[in-house]
Amino acid sequence: MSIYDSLNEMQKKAVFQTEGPVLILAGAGSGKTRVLTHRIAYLIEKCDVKPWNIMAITFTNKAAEEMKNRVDDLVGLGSDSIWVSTFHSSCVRILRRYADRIGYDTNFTIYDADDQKSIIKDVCKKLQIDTKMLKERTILSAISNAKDSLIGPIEYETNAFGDYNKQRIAGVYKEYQATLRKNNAMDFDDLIMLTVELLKGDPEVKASYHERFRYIMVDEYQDTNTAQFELVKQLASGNRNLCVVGDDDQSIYKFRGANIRNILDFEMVYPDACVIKLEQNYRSSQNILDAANAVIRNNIGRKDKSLWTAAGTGNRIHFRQFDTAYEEAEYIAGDVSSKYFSGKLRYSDCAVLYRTNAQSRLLEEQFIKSSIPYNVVGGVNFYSRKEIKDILAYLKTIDNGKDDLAVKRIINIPKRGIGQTTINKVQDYADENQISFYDALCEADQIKTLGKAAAKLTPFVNMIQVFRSRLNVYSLEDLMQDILDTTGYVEQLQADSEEEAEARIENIDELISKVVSYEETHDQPTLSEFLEDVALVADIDGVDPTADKVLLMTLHSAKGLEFPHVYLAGMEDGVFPSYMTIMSDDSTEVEEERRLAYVGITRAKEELTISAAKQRMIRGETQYNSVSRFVKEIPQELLDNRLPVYKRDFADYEDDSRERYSFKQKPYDFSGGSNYVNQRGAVTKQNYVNRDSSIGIVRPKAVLKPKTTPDSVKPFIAQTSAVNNAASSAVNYKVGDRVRHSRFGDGCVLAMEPGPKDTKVTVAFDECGQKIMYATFAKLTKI
DNA sequence: CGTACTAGTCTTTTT
DNA sequence: GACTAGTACG
Repeated sequence: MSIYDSLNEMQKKAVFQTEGPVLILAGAGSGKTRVLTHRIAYLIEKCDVKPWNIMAITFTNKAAEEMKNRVDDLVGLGSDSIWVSTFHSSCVRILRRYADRIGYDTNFTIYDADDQKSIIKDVCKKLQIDTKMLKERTILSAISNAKDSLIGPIEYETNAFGDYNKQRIAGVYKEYQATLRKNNAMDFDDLIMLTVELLKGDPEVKASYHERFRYIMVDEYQDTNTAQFELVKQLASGNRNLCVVGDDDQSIYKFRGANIRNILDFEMVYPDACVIKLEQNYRSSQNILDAANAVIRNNIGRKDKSLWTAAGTGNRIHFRQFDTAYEEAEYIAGDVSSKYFSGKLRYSDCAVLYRTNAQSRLLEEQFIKSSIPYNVVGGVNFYSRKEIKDILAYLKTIDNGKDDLAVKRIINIPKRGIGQTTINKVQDYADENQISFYDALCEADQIKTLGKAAAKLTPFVNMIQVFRSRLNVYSLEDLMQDILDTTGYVEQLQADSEEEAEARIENIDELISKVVSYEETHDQPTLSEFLEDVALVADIDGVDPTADKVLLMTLHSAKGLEFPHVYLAGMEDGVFPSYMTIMSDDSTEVEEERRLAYVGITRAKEELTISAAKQRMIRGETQYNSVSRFVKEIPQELLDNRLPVYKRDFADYEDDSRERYSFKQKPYDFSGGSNYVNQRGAVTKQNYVNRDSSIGIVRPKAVLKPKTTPDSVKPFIAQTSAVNNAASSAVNYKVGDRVRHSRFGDGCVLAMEPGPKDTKVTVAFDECGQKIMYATFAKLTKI
């Protein structure tokens, strides 16, 4: 009995095919991590490959960590020396060693999105580019795309010939890159691009890595971009033992430069590649797989495959459409709660997935109300919080004096009376003398223009120097504590705002415990490495898998995970797929979202609940959406086909409501476009009945509020009455008029119905069909 | 130099 | 609706 006996035939083939290029097309839940870990074990145990000659690349630290642990379980100790890490950390590791060969110091700083934005802003100012005409965001994404495709500033400029906007972006790109180099900093994209540059330009370095990495494996290969592909190609060009694992149906990072052709064309780049398909699914019930297969079948340009399972049919997929997003959230929380208290699940069995981070808010509110423990993955990143960035900027300043951005961030935090004019004068001096901002600070007394402001700078410089000199003497934890004590940062926080301070101090404590845990887990902890760890964490990395909590996250974050109970919330056209996608003339964008839907569906092992709302507030604007086209692509017999639920009491769908309601009315409304029709007849907000006690589950009063208390209705009332007040604003159009909407474009007013809250306006838009909207929110103008 | 208020933008997804 | 950047004033 060996560890390989438990594998199926195709999996075995993938594990035993160790030599040469291998492409494993692994459908969702087909055990690809199992294959990769067993393959590593096989290489070490049976092929006498040294652990340090193996490299495995993943996208997130969490995936890397999981792979390490599972290899550990298989082969025991010795797996430590296998190089398992993410694309970005692999590159940092290489660059920390050799960056001096491409003109950087090896203690370079890594810039995050905020840092990038400030640099772009400065550069635009310098080049006198009007950011109203050419958005920073646009420039940044153009630069990022260029880097993902390995196009440097010079080449970009060449390509921009004849295109005015591109030429201006080329100018910014050039200056941006020069600034980063001056600051001894790299952005995320640089990490990959510059590593490729290093490998291509330095045969010695390349040869040393060929010697080291004899077997290379890449996970989630469908999400690699051109730069990552080139990186892998460079690393593998010595031994050609390259094994990539991926699923073209799960390629969901096109916006980040992922090139689906990397996986589709693998066999062209490596004609001798061995291709293995894994189609047996070990995760989900047949119903769930059937739904996933049916949805993804609508995409063209994919490698044909179909998942199957030996497991049973399972329950039907639950589908609910609600009047409002509020009720949707209420239902999900209620469903989780009732199943929890009837012992059907643990909280950690559940995940709620949605398209955009903003959707988490309503869900959170309901989870809090129902006292359900939950964790939100993503959203506002821990490391992008003000207080955390401040402390990190101190650390960066101490670590890399060339990082002007970090120095400028903290020079007046806490307040030292150093303002913009002083900073500008120092910067001018630095520019004149071709030195860094920090070095200019050190020579403050030389800067004539400063006058008595110079006296304020000296204590700051001295403080940083003291921190630096102590760096070798005490731990990072001591350093961080020292920074807090010396600067009086916490006191300043409290002085600024009493209420906010508490949460911010908690975050700082959290950061301190992260330093402590970093120092505990590393033999030779360094400040640079800590900052790098911090810079390269993904949202999903911070999730504690042992906590019994419901996880709330975007569909993107959910890739690679699985849960017994999955809720797909906000399944509406306009939300998922998003308006941007629907409006786009590029049909591949809808295909990308369809793949995202496929990812979402296939996360579920046992129960899948799909929900939608007719009415939803997005960016302070109420939208009316029909059920997502992706739901319509699921064969209806796979759905439980129940009525949309309008009652606030979840007892209604806990007991056998099918008897009373089933199939007497249309189960849900699939009429496209404007589907906001009040179908429920007599059932209105006023006659919700409290039948709370009718469910036979234990529900402690303190934990669960009755769903029918005026309390739970309040937010809705408050919201609508606010509308009421504003509703009196006159509109200058009438039925038959042509009107213009900021997003939907032009259309013709079909009907206007004065409602109790606000006037409902029905408009037939030329581009996007009929919509019914409230006049106050729609902001329609007559044309 | 620091603060308080206002106007504008944003949101699709992230290492 | 929420957050941010920019501006006016003390």
